[in-house]
Amino acid sequence: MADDQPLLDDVQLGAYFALIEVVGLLRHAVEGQLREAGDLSYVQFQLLARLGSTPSGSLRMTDLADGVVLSRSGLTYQAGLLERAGLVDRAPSPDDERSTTVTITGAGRELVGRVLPGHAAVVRELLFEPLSHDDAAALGALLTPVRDHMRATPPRSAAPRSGKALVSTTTATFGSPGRGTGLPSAAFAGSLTTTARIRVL
Amino acid sequence: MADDQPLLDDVQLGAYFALIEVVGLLRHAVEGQLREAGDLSYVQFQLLARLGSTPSGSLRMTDLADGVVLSRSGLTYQAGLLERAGLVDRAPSPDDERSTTVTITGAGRELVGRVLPGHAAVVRELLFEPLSHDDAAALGALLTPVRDHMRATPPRSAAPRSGKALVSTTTATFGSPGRGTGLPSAAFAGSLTTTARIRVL
DNA sequence: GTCATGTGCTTCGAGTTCGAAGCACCTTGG
DNA sequence: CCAAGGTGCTTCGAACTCGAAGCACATGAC
Repeated sequence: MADDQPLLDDVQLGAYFALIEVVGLLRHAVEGQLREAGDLSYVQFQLLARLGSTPSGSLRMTDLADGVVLSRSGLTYQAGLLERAGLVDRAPSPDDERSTTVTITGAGRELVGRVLPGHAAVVRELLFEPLSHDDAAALGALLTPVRDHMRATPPRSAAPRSGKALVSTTTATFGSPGRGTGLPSAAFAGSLTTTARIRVL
Repeated sequence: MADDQPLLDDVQLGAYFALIEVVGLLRHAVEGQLREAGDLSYVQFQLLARLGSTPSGSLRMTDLADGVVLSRSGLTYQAGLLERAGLVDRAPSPDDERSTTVTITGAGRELVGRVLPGHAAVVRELLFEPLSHDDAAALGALLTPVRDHMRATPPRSAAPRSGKALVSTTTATFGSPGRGTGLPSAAFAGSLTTTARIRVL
């Protein structure tokens, strides 16, 4: 398998870097807003939002952890904080005694509702300001299959502790031009090309 | 102010969530690979890659920190580790005595080169598997302006040295018993939504 | 010049994350 | 039934992050 062919070309590299960078900046900004508005960390907000968006308002610890991409122990820690703050309840699952079910409380819902507008405002200002509505749709259409692919393939690190596949539907695929243009990602690749290192790509 | 039509519609919300989720999963997966291939954390890899992609192979501490979206103190810590590992050098800047210039070493470049193929492979498998080449181009075209917009708006360290600005409105965080997550109370979601936020940004 | 203020980095303490190890509970096979 | 292994969660120690405070140099007004 002599695949000397670049594993990632310039276009892909540019998209990848932009992706990481955008989320880093966005997350940082949002974090500040959440802290200000409700004294919540980003993870905590994610947890509450995720719980609030389920019909029952509750999830198993493991599913919640996987949902927000957080380690089990990390979730144990955060769930403890949220519980102490009265934003969630924890109770053993009825059908499986070793399982814990986390449920968002009224106070939790209220807090999310109070914080959400500001949160949305920041996201809109930073993420969607430069994007048309069609662009936003295109972005979602591109990333949704990616997410499903990631969720389906490797269950979060091939840990000895098994894994389960989770396939959420939503196959909205399609490649949208959104906003044509030749794409400036060459800029990344260009600068990355400095030394002889590019060859490995 | 009662205004508020939804600040984010379903399409935007979906794109936003997918974005966050994809990066979370991707980052987690990549982290495992980097650790295994070169005993590097994701941040460390980012730092080395960024240094390696500049013509001189060096950057000021602050610029490097901003580049990878990391706090100054966080960079100080990481730079210390990388220096001890012989992957970068630190030296006072010639023109500004209080500034420190970080430079990637030969060993650093070598390590990046050794780790990069595997890194690229993971990214390709997880991120680009479900995307056509045109999709990748479209993704980059969508996100690049967003990144530029984010970089242009708040220069990351917008926090005034002597805590001012920001909405004066209390910020009192209300007694947080325990610590963080204390009884939230934020009462300004509304005001933050509109005018106040401008200050923050 | 020199004082006030701004900027670049580091130190410090507190909070958060992870993975490994451990405990408790289910599930099978016999 | 019972033993062996799988699964769900928590505890533990180590590593990493952040913001505030502090030090050193730089810059501008007077």
